[in-house]
Amino acid sequence: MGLEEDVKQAKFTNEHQKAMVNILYTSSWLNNRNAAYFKKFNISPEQFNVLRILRGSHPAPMRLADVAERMIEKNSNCTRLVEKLRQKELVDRQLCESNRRQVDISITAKGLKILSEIDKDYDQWLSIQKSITKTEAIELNRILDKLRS
Amino acid sequence: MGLEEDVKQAKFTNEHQKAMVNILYTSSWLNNRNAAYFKKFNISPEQFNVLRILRGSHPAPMRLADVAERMIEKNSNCTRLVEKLRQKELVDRQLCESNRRQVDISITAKGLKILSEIDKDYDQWLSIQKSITKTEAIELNRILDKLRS
DNA sequence: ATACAATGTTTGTATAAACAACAATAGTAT
DNA sequence: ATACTATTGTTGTTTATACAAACATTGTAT
Repeated sequence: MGLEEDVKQAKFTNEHQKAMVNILYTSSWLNNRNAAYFKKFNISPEQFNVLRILRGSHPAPMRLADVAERMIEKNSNCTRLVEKLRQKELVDRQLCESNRRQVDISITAKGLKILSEIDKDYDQWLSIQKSITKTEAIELNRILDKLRS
Repeated sequence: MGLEEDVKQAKFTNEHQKAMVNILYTSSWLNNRNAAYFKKFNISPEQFNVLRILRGSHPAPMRLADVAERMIEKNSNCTRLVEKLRQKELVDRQLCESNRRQVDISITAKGLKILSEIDKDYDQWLSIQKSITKTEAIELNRILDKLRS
């Protein structure tokens, strides 16, 4: 009775329709929770995601286009998002000498520090950890991957 | 290998983390597809959702607050979204006589017509229908509901 | 009646997303 | 060299979202 209650709907016409609404609704729910959590660090969920992406490459910098490719929200504006992070001194922008079209982005020590602070309690905080089993997480990933294929 | 490819990431630290990113990513993917589909009708995905909500109540009108309660994006501004629909003459706004604080919203004939046009090929269009089985849809719904509980 | 709290909706403002057009550099073919 | 095309990022503009404050109306307690 979960989703029906959350969107106050008695019934869905079929399970596929319900699944679509369920994904969209759960995503919005998750995003709102994440936004509330990250607020004390003064970053947005996608900014957190970009910082993690850059940490994955650290100490090597990444091109802006490569960052964009790994983002969750493919249509969001990577230039401006990275600029926000730069203003907070969480990332560094460097014009590339060998190819002057490209801009190299890397995470700063300050950026790494924020991530490690978040790491400390983020996993525990994330309700998803407690609410579903590992087996269910695996099954969820399998179905979502299949859905998009 | 689905999500790892989509966000160009080699591995996730654990299945729960991956599941979270997977939900967010799949939702964004779905939303972009829906937005592209609804574009020819000049409405957004959440506007479509609100029209369906109002059709569910039709011919009885709904209070603005009741519409907001059923929306997927709980934080979005219902007043302004409904106003957009009113400008397109897809819904009707009526000040309630018995309780002059409240505004009654109902779907118009034009709104119903658009929905029926969408109905015609939306189900067929929705990739989710073809890509996962009914059993998988049911399992997906179960896990997502559990996740939020 | 009067004041106070609750309900239902709107509005202001700051921030972000969507989409397209633009600009600069690099690579390639003639 | 010149023109053409592809690559890589930026900027402008419109629209949507997030959050809080405001507003009008109704209900309730004294």
